[in-house]
Amino acid sequence: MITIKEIAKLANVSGATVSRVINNSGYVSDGVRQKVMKIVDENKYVPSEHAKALRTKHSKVIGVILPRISTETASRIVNGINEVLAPEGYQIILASSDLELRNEIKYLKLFKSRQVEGIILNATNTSKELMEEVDDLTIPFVAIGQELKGESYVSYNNYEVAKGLTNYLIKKGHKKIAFIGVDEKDTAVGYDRKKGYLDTMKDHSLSIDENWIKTGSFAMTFGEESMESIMNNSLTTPSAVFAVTDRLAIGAMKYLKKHLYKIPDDIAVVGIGASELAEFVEPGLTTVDFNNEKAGREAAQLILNKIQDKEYKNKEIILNYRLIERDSVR
Amino acid sequence: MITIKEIAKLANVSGATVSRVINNSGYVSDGVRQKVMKIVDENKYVPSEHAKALRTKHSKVIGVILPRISTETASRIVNGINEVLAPEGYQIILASSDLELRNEIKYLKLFKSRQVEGIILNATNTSKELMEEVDDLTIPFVAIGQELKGESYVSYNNYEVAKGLTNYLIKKGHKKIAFIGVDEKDTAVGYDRKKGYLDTMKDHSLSIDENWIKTGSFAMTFGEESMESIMNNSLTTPSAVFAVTDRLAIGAMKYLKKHLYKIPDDIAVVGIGASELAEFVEPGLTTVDFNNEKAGREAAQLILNKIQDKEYKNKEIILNYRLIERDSVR
DNA sequence: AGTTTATGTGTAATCGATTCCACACTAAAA
DNA sequence: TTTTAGTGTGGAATCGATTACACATAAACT
Repeated sequence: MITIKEIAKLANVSGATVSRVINNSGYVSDGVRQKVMKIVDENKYVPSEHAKALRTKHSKVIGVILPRISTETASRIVNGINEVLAPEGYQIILASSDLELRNEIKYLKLFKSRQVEGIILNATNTSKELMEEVDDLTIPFVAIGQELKGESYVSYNNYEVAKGLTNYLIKKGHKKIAFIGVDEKDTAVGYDRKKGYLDTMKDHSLSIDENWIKTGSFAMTFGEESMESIMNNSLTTPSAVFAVTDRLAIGAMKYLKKHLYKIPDDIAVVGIGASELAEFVEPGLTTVDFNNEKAGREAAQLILNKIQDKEYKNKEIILNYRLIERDSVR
Repeated sequence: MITIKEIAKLANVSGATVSRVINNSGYVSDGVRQKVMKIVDENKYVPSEHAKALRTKHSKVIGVILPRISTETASRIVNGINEVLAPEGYQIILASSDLELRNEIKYLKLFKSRQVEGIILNATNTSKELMEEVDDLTIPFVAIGQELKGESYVSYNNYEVAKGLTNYLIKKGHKKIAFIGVDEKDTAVGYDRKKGYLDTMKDHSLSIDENWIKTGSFAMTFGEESMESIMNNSLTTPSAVFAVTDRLAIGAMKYLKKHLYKIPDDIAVVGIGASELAEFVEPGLTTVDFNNEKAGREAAQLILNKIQDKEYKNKEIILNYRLIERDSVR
């Protein structure tokens, strides 16, 4: 790897001058500039980002922590982030927390040591440990997907969406609505969505069979198992199921179809997320679109603002949503 | 950001000693070790990776260049890469080439300047410009998805798969087989798969209507448009379509279903890639699984080998494939 | 006893850039 | 003619770690 010093020697100038040439800063005569450029090109010199970052504190890197790498939501978010960061010359360094709190914290620390200029966390919880770690971060930080009070975040109106979707089912004539959710430690997806469902049922004085409510993992198979359990163990079988994600909903549909229930006639299904699968599964799944790309873009923009303006105050962005009506509800 | 020097001062020792403590290297007495650790913890000191990398040349970062971030293939590959890299303490820095050669080259250079320890390129072509750039890279390099001769790569047996799939259709009684492909600059997906189809048709002395062959983009809409054009402009309508990716195949199915053709009775469809969509679309799409995760894992392992052993010779890995028979062919 | 050997710690050089400062020169303004 | 301002360049400090080397002390051998 050729260094600035060697380039300087080859061009018979000082390192300072070479630096001025490649950064287009300060005064450099045209002759010298040309000569240096030539040598830079000939030797395919590229300055060391580490040396640069050490000196300037600008690494042009943003750390992104995801719960899992290989999910539709994650890749949409990263895509959105990249869309605004790439044109600004920033790069993304990835980490996957595998849904473990201690990994979220571990990578927060690691990113700090890498001197990333900003951190975007696709959070899965709002635990105290996490908040503490985030609070004494001096690097610009933005969370996606959870409302981390006191920090900047981009999230969705999970409670309202759940209410809306439940209301939608009720308006369609359903009274017996089952629920497939996830662990409530995930405040946004687990707790808020469940509360939206519960509150709405209560608002309409609709009773809930205790076997109608399942909470577990994000796996499609969990949707399937839950549906099975609901159909087999409930005192009265529900006429609709509200699943907290599309995958869960599709898992439920899988079970229902296998056992020859007619969707939406025997039982209606709704999900959340507007995954591509939801569009192609049969019948098409009624769901709500959260626009994950936009969440990524907004988060990236927030980070950028914070980097450029150290005084930039925390901002909370709640993205709106869009109901996509298809054929899994009638 | 607290530095090693400040920790040293607080602990009344030299920076060298602090370094020894945090790296567990050299001799340090127990008392001093304890004292330093305490101060490190209290001040939440994390060493600067830039300073470290500048000195040691080890950044513990691998650069990954993808054609697009938000595709199922890409995220599976990244996932595979991460699976083997993360336990080794490596992180992934991402770049998206947006299918543009000049971006592939741009990021190759950028990664060089970032002193990443290795580069994995999910290539979209085998052009001379790219090869040249790759050839004079001194950093460990592995390509995924294209056979970059002279370099290490992990790829799929595209030609054989295309032959196999075409043969499969023929064996099922099809003689009139249309083809939806992509630009042949993409050697692996564009050229090789098309050649496999063409050669097999020839082997069986089956003639091809010139309107049966379409090549264009990877977009699902292109599959749809192609199918439309095939059905409307061919002299004799085909009884089967071989699409070079699942998305293209599903696009074709979309058109067919909209126009009430029966799949597989009126027309059979096959794709490649084993996307999740292919499983849930109706009828289920017959396709072949390339195991992208494994490709990612293998590539990461190759990079690791190259990093650990500078003499490690280039290796070419061709992953095998698995036919998944579903209901889009009878 | 004298001599190794193991243990413990500090000094200073180093990695490869950026940038402040000093200095030199030229040209225009006073 | 002297000032002043604008150009152009180099020297050297600096960023924050690691590590070779020197040196000191204590323990273990002859």
